[in-house]
Order: sequence, then structure tokens, then C-alpha cells
Amino acid sequence: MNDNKRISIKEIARLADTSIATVSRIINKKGGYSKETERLVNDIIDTYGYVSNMAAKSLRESKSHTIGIIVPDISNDFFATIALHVEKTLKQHNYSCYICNTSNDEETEKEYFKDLDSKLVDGIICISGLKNLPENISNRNIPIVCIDRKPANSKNIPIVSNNDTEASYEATKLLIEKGCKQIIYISAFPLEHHLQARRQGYEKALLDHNIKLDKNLIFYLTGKDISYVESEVLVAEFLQAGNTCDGILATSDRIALGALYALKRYDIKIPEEVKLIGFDNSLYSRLPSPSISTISRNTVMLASEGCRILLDMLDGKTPENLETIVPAYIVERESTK
Amino acid sequence: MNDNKRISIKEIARLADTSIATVSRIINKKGGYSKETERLVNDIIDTYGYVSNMAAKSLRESKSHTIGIIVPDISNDFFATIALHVEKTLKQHNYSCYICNTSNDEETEKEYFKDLDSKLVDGIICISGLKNLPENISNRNIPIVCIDRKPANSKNIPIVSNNDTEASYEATKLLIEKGCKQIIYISAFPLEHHLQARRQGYEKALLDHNIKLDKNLIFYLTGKDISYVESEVLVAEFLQAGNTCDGILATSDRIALGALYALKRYDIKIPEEVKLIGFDNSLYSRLPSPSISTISRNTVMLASEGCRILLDMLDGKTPENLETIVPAYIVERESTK
DNA sequence: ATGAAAGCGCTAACAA
DNA sequence: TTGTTAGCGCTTTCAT
Repeated sequence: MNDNKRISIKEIARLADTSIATVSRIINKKGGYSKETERLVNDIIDTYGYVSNMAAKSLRESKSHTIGIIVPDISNDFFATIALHVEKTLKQHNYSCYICNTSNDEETEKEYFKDLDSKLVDGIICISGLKNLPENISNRNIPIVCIDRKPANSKNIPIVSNNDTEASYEATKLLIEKGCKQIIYISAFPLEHHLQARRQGYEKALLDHNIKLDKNLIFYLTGKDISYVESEVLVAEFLQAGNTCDGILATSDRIALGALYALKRYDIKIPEEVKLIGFDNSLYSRLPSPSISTISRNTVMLASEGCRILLDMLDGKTPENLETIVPAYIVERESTK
Repeated sequence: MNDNKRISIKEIARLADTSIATVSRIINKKGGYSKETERLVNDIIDTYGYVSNMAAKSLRESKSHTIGIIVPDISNDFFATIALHVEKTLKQHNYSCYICNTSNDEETEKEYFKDLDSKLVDGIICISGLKNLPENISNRNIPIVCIDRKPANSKNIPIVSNNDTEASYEATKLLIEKGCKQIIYISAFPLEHHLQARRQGYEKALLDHNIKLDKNLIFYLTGKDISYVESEVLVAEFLQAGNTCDGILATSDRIALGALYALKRYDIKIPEEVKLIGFDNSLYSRLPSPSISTISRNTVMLASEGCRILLDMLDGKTPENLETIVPAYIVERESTK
């Protein structure tokens, strides 16, 4: 078959001396043809290496058997793991995936939504960075499931996320129980709902343990630099100014890592003098010495729950719950031991 | 526009009281229409949130403005970085990307090739795990560029890879110059060409420095477990048996990390007693303490060279070089200092 | 069990 | 500058 041209069902029909309708039926196993023609047609398909033309199929059916996955940053372990798991799961249900990397850029994300719309994707799994989803996509009635982050105008869109408030509460509590009294809180700028939830958990834990909230211990990154760089600078400046602390809660492992670097730079012993805990259970917490305690977000479950809901919606079902909570849990490592 | 139905150019034409041909021309900026109709049509497009139907466009044009990216494992930092960079680069040239994660599974990879063919992708960037590319795809005359790994039957397919032999040579030389005489070599099972190249570089460096090759110092992983686990076990057993070494060259950072863990377990000082170097310049070498010296593969350049060549091919040019070598270079860290 | 034909939305060749 | 029309490959309805 050294022919580089794609063969069509029309051609197959001609070769099998039958009609394109029959060929189509055979390819899609719809029944209504003889064993004999079936064998003949399948033989031709094999010999000529026929591959269906998805564009034509999609045009005709107004669907693409494809799902779009929107991720902020595929080179981030956390998102990559989710994307990977989503892809694998959906593949088992005969969907392929467009992975769209927004680089946390709002304009890019909007473009991708349009792109996915244009490509007739059957559904979207979305870890969005947008405050609001684009109007047109939300009006298109295309099934969307959000993971981790929830755009404000997504009232009817199911979301799968963690019990962030509680997880953050537990992390703070762990530090307190290990004797910490001055606990720094470092977070990315809390545009997103889940970051606000974490702050609440932190505050509640302090309150419940009679520790007065000290606003001077709360820091937000600007996002102008890589998070661990910003975090390192911030903690270093804090220490340089003669301030003290005995615990640090960071809302990501990368932020925690920056803190770790700063503490090391000032020869502060971890966990003896300062205890440290992050979020995400990524390589950033697993690999450093001392290894950093962290909150596992349970990426596999975030992904599989998201898929389950999306697949239900693709089947025409209405999701019973708009909010699905995946339990995050503490992974204790050297930095709090 | 609370209508969830997609509007077509036919509908636009009706609303603008013109023909679909004119609308098509305006959308694609082909010229041959008045300023006035242009404005009118664009207004309608905006108000109705028109989005083109890619399936129809692809069917008509026999191309999809989409590139397929085949990767073995998107949750691996090294591949993810390449995929990300490829996606960003191609996006600037108005191509979107299918990222296909093969999980190092041959069957999956073959399926994906078929899938990409079916989706009429205009080109493929391929970090393949296959010994041979599928027949049908190589006969389809669709532009393919391989990165890092080269299937055997890809005679006419351009490949972008590193100068692995030299890089490995330099790494070994570095260890030797720092005084190492018993250098362990640990590699994944060398099905792939670039792993054989690295072994050659290692051997040549030993030879050039009058160190006799000791086959007992050469180890291959089976691939039955995660590489750093296998590597840790392997080095631990080596030490347990009372053997000694003063340097380790690992063909990936993950393998190097396993070695690091084993050495630490036996309280062997790095770099004082044993020096260690890996490959990839990933988080696995950057984050641990001591940090691990490594060979940077120059992922950004691997990706951008791959894109450059593919874009040329998409323009109908024949690539001038079938082999493009991207220089890998040593990143020295604590483990060899 | 099979076939003829319509039509999905689009581009491009041709006509006006 | 604009419009008419064929046809890309496919599924599906309606005949037979």
C-alpha cells in the first residue's frame, strides 16, 4: 500500500462492489449486512489501511469524540498528573483529549475556549484561571466540569475540589500541636476561591487554639516572579529584619520550598526551630532535605471524579451534585517531625 | 445571544443579506469585498458569537491546523517541558496541538498514530518509544519530526537529539578529573539509540584516561519498577556486598537520585567519598541535598529546533539536515564539587 | 440485506 | 465586488 492518499468509504464501496451506506454500517457495526459483505469490506479496510476521516464524521455528527482539558501549566507536576489521569480515563471511554495549556494567561484561556468550541469538543474538563468563563461557551450547552478552581459565573457547572478549609485547618493544627505559636502564612494572591478557603482554615485553627491572629505573619505573593523565588526573598527579608517565627504554612509546596531555602540560609534548624508545611504533595516537597510535610490534594481522585461526572453528563444525565469534595490529607515528613 | 445553537456562515449571509462566499472571504480576510459589507458581517459575527466549524473547514481543506505531539509520559518533567514549549511555539504559528501520552506503551502509541491520521493532523512531533513507526503513517506523507529518540524505520524523518556520546564523555571525564577511578555506570535498558551512545561516551572517557573498563561496575535497570527505586536497591546491594566505588554516572536524574538515597543510607559522604552525576537537569537533580550534578539536555532548544524543522516542512520545504544535534552541557552542583 | 440521496458547514472555482 | 455551485467524507432516512 505505497499510496500516500487516504482511501474513503466511497472507494471501499467501489472495490467491494457495494454501496457506501453498507460500508458505513459495517465500519460502525450497526448491523444489517451479510457476513459475507462484512468480511469482504473488512479485508479491503485492512489491505488498504483505511482510516476514517474524523473531520467528515464530526461534521456529520456535530460531535468530535474529543474532550478539551484546560490546564494552567502542564509543566507543573500537580496539573500534569491530573491531565494525565484524565486523558487515560477518557481514553478508556473512547474519547481523545485536547490538552490546552493556558500558562495562566487569561487571553490564552479565552482563545482556547473558542478553539475548543470551534473543534466541536463534546465536553471540557477545566482547571481554569478565569474569573468568569467566556459567555459564548457557557451558552453553548456543552458539558463542562471544573476541577480545583471555580469561576464565578459557573453557577450550574459541577466542580470537583478539595476540602481546603479543613485541610488548612488540620495543617495549622498540626503545627500548633507540635508547639508552634508564631505561624507565618504565605499564599499566592488569593483571587481563587480555594485560597480564601485555606486562609479561613488557618484563622479558625488559630482561634480554636487561642492564638491571636497576627496580620504581620500573613504574606501574599505578587505573582511577579516564580513562587519559590518570591517566597525565599520574602522570608529572608522577614528574618533579616529581626522578626521571628516557629512555624510556616505555605499554600503550595513551591512556596514552602522558598521558605525552606531562606531558613537554611539563616541557619535556622528545621524542624527544631521552625516547622514547615506546604500544599500539593509534589516533588517540591518530597525531594528536598529536610523533606517538607504537605497536604496531598489527591490528584488521582480529583481527576477520576471529574471524569466520572463529565462522562455522566455526556450520557445526558444531570449531575446530582454540583460540588464534589475530594478529601485532602496530611503527608507528614521531616519538616514537622 | 442566549441561543445555544452554533450559527453558520449561511445564517450570517442571510442576516447580512449577502452570500456565503462573501462571508467566507471576509472571515478569512481574502479580500474582494467592500468595507461596508465587511463591517456589517463582522458586526453580526460579534453579536452572535460566531465560531467557525473546524470540522467542516478541515474536511474541505483536508487539513486541520493541528499538530500531534507524541510523548511517553507527560508527568515527567523532561517531556512535559518539551511538550509545553512545542505547544507554545506552534500556537504562535496558529497551530493547535494534540498532546498524546503513550505511557510508554507500544499499542497506545500505535493507536495514537492512527488517531492523529484520522484527525487529519498537519504534522507530528514525536518522542517515540516505538522501534518502528507504523507503516501507514509513514506512507501518508505527513510531516514528522522526531525528538530525542529515533525509530529504526525513520530513515527520511528528521531527528533532533543531543550529542549524547560527547555529553556522557564529558560527564565521565569530569568525575575522573576530580579523582574518581571506580565509576559505576547505571542506565535504563538501552533499547534506545541515545542510551547506547551514552555508554560509548563513558567507555571512551575511561579508555582515554587509562582506566580499565570494569564490567562489574555497569548496571542496567530492568524497568520493572520506578527507576529511582530500582537504582536505590541496586546501589544498596552493591554496597552491602562490600564493593566500593568513588563515582557514579547515571543516565537519568531519577536513577541518580536512587543512587543518592542508597549512598546516604550507608552514610557515604557525597561528594567527598563518592561523586555523582545524572542526566536531564530535572527537579530530581535540582532539589535534593546534596544537589546532583547533571547533564542538561537543553529541552527548550530540542523543542524549538523540532518546531522550526516541522514548520519548514509544513511550508513544503525539504529539511536540509536529517540530524540536528542540540548541545547538552554539564550543570555542576554539589554532588561533584 | 442493500442502495440512493440529502445534507452537515465550509472553501474555491467560476460566472456575472 | 458579489453570487452560485460543486464537493470534501460521512451518517442516516427512506426506499426497495
